Amino acid sequence: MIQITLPDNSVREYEGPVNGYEITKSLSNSLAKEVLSVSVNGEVWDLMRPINANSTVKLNTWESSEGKETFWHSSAHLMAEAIEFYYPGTKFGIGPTVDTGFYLPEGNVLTDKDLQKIEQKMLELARQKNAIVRSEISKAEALKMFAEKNDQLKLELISELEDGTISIYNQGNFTDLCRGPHLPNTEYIKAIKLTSLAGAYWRGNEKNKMLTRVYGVTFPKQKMLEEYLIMLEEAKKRDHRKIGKEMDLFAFSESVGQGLPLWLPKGTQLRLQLQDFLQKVQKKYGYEQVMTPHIGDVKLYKTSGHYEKYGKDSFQPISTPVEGESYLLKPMNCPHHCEIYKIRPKSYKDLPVRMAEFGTVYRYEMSGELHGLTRVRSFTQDDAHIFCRPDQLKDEFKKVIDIVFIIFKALSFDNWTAQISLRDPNKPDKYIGTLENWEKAEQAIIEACEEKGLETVTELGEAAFYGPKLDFMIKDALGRSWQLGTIQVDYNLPERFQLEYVGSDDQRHRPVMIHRAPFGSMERFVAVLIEHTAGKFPLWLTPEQAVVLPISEKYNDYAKKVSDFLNNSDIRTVVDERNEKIGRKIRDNELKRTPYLLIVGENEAENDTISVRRQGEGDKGAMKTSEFADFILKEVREQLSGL
RNA sequence: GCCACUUUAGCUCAGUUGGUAGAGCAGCUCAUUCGUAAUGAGCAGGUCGCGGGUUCGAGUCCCGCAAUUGGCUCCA
Repeated sequence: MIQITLPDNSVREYEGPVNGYEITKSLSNSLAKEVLSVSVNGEVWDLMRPINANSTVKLNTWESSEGKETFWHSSAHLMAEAIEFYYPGTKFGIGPTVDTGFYLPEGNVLTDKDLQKIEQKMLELARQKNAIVRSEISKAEALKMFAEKNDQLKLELISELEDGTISIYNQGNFTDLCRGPHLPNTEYIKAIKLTSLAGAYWRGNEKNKMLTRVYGVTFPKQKMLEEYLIMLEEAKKRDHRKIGKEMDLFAFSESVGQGLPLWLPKGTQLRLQLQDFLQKVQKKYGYEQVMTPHIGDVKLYKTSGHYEKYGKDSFQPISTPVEGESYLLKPMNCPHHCEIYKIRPKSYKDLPVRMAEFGTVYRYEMSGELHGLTRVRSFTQDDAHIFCRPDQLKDEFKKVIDIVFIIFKALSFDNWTAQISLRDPNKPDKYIGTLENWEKAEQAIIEACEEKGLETVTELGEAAFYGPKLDFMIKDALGRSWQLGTIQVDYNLPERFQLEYVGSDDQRHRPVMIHRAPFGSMERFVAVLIEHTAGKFPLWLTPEQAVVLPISEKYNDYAKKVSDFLNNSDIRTVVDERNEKIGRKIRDNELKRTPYLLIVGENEAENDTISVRRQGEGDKGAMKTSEFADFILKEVREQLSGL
């Protein structure tokens, strides 16, 4: 007996052996069109593959990740077939899913114009309804087959496989090595959009040759493609680079340099507001603010170990008129903070010391890596270092997690994920510090997260070179994940800087250090905030909270009076003094995303009132200026209440 | 850094097979002084990313460089 779980989670039984296609066909014709593959005892199989009795079977449709993967995998083969039609002899790498992707070898470089051509060919091939047929051959046969094609990429893959049978798939004139699973035939693929071309290192290794990768998406229905394209358009509208330009928040200048952001007045206002907010939270949690220079003696970074990583092949050290003297633009704030710690001897009663700084750091990122505000060469970390006794570590770590959540709550970030990044045990030379300390640090993070009930994923090999960390990620408008907040445990720097405190036993002990930046960096945080809110920031953050719109120039004086009053009440207000009709002023200021539009004319000037309009919501009626001020201050207070 | 695309007025973009540049918006001036999403008219604005080359002639073709964008690798 075969037990079958339908897409709606109902369960049926079926006599075997039989294949997935026959099962769905017998259930209903409409279902037969929707099921793309089957999961047999947890393994995804082709529909046509015979299933033995005593199996549990799940039917995979487009709605399931297994079904989608099958669909896109076959799409990748279809694309390969189309590419081979135009470029015979093309060697294909692997076609990972998520979106469909393919590699081409060097020398066979495609251009955007090819994409349309290939897309058309794919549709044509799909309509031929070619069956996608699995067959199994021995490893020796497979090696022979791809040696004949002189396909080094595939030979490399095959030689790494275990002996035994190897599956290959054929559709139309195209045959390729593949584990599967695949759709029964190409007809399922109804809508195709090849989106972009990119270079990609073979097997993701920089040392290997660069192949061409084609990105695209396919769908079982034309309408789904249309919806997808609309979604992409919408996402583009939220892009922080576009909104940053529109709202005059930040800019770049070729003359200043790549990856060096210029914060415009409104962007600066926004950033200062965020900094002020975090400072207040940190004060409550016992942090003290410090300030340190943007450069430091190279020796400092040799002590810390940062010179090896950041000094040598990034921004070159700055030389001075004095022979042998050189300074480094600081890539991190920690060494400076360690030196502050050392200024005066510490007692166990002094700990924890929590030292915070909005510290601007410089890192020479590779040019191709730069991206808007999310990846730049000069950025300001909302940095702090906590120096504590080992027995305080876990507690301090948990308090930092609390701060991260205060921030996420204040900005209603609810789509975060948390990742514990540990060292890669197989690459000990990538990290500095003793194994014992690494283990202690990793344990502290894991336990703190457990005790906080935090849902996390754990990644090996993602740790910083000096210690393990807990990272918080947020997705941007286009679904790309960015790392924001980070909390790192470090036994290593205290060792290198020989940090000490005197314990109650009158002995010298080594403190533990926590590096933490809940925003990550001001640049990246603002970028993600822009995409998260589409530029409609919470009122407390908005650079211009209200704009006064005089009906005509006759009321500019009164408008000024209103704006002065509001500014004196700590409400950031400007006046739109242009000689334009009121409809025009409303439109322009709505588009600028100003939260409150205050219209003043004859009525308002006489009664000392303003006519209030909330962005996106329309007319809210008239009120006294002082009433409005109270109303706004209350709204801001509420947004920040409980924080 | 590597692969591919792109780069024309402050912004968004046109510019045919090579014959020395256009629009809308923004800006400025004038008129208008207006009641809840675009008042009208006029003016000005460009080393066509930068540097070479081919040509009688290059925004357009070729080469180099730079920056942007999408990826790879790397990372806050």
